[in-house]
Amino acid sequence: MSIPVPRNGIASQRIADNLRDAILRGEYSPGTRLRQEDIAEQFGASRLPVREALRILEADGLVTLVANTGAWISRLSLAECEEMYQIRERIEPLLLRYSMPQLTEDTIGRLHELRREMQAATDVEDFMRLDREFHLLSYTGATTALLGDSVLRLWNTTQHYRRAYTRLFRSEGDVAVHLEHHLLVHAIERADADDADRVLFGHIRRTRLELARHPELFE
Amino acid sequence: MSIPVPRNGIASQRIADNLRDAILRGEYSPGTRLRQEDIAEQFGASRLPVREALRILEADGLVTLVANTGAWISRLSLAECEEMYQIRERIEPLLLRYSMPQLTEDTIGRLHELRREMQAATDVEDFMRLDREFHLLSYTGATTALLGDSVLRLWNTTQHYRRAYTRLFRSEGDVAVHLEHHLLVHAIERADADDADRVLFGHIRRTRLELARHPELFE
DNA sequence: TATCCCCCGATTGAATCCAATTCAAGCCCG
DNA sequence: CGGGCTTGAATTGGATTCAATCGGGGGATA
Repeated sequence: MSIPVPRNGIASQRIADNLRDAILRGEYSPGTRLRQEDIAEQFGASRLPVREALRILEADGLVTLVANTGAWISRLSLAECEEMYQIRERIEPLLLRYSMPQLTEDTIGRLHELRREMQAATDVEDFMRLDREFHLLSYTGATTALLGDSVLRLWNTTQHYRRAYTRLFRSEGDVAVHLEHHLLVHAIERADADDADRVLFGHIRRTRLELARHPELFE
Repeated sequence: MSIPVPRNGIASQRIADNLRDAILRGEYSPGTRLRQEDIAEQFGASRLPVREALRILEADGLVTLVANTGAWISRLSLAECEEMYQIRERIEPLLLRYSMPQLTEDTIGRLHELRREMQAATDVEDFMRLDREFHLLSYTGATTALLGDSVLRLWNTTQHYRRAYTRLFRSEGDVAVHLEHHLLVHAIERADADDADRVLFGHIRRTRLELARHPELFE
């Protein structure tokens, strides 16, 4: 708008961060076109930093750019989403192995708390936020920056479809999720890496298989 | 320079592609600073497309950008490189599983041929090129674009250290590589996915462990 | 003599202006 | 009346120019 937006920090980074949050909150759905000029006006900047911001988001896998044509919110096919989940199945247990030895009792207590809050959550957005915090918190012990980034990227690119899945299953009364979370925290508490690995793998795999049963989420 | 460079296609993409090739060929070593103006002059363009090219390469993990400061060729610590290899261990066998059923007899024949050429190769750069072609060819049956991109990215970011490793081991007469390649092609030939999975995992894992024995490659 | 601070040059970030490309609507022709 | 071509508006890509930021060197002081 024309309100003088505070110009703190690098404009391109600021625009990218704001757009990323908006996309993850679900304010844009996959396939939505992003026009440079609109975004520029929205943030009170020129199109130049917007172009860099779109590049940043493309790197995150959230936006798809086509030369001389434009930018769209990335859309996954069911097959692509299954790929993402299969990668998650294989590398998130690895990340958890790095993280587990460094987790404090406080953190594990917080995991239990998040788990309980999730069971009580009625709103889809609340559940999404708690679920994300739960899993990412379980990874905070790891100092493996690159692996952590890879996992975060996978979470972000599949966020929209996870939301659709959640909407579907919370209405059906999905209990498996909570049981798996419970088992996961217990395995972490016992410092049983092999069991945690197995539970987490199964947790992601089951979600993938459930998603595959609902191709209509991908049109 | 001032020679009229053919201006085909999008400049930023063209610059990114050329720079990527140069980095992968080893013409820049990790930690080298990249000044926007130098690159712009080199390609006969302004700094604007150069900045977009740097963003593209940052997304590839080949370049590291710091706001208001500059761009450098990405450098990995030993720990980070081990992370990359552990991710490779877990997802490349997955990609191979997708690929194997679609590989033709011709392709498998070419794999044998590459394997033999590698054994005969004396030059490090020749070996690098053949090794890359060998493994990437074994993945060409897969239609999983996202998984394929992830693997390619991992190959590219570790290329420099694989070169250093190769230089070291070819002088020591490394036979394990060739034996593993042989076993891998045979497993593919027999369409034995489990065995191929195991051999490929071991192949990458062994390389990781050898690399870890040479921290001096990372300064 | 060592240390801290300030200033200046070098380099990156952003804005404006202009060129190139794409997509689609409308026209012409068969 | 339908299909292909042309033209034009909308949008993106690139060049030039100006502003902001960072790091290093020199000088003054304790």
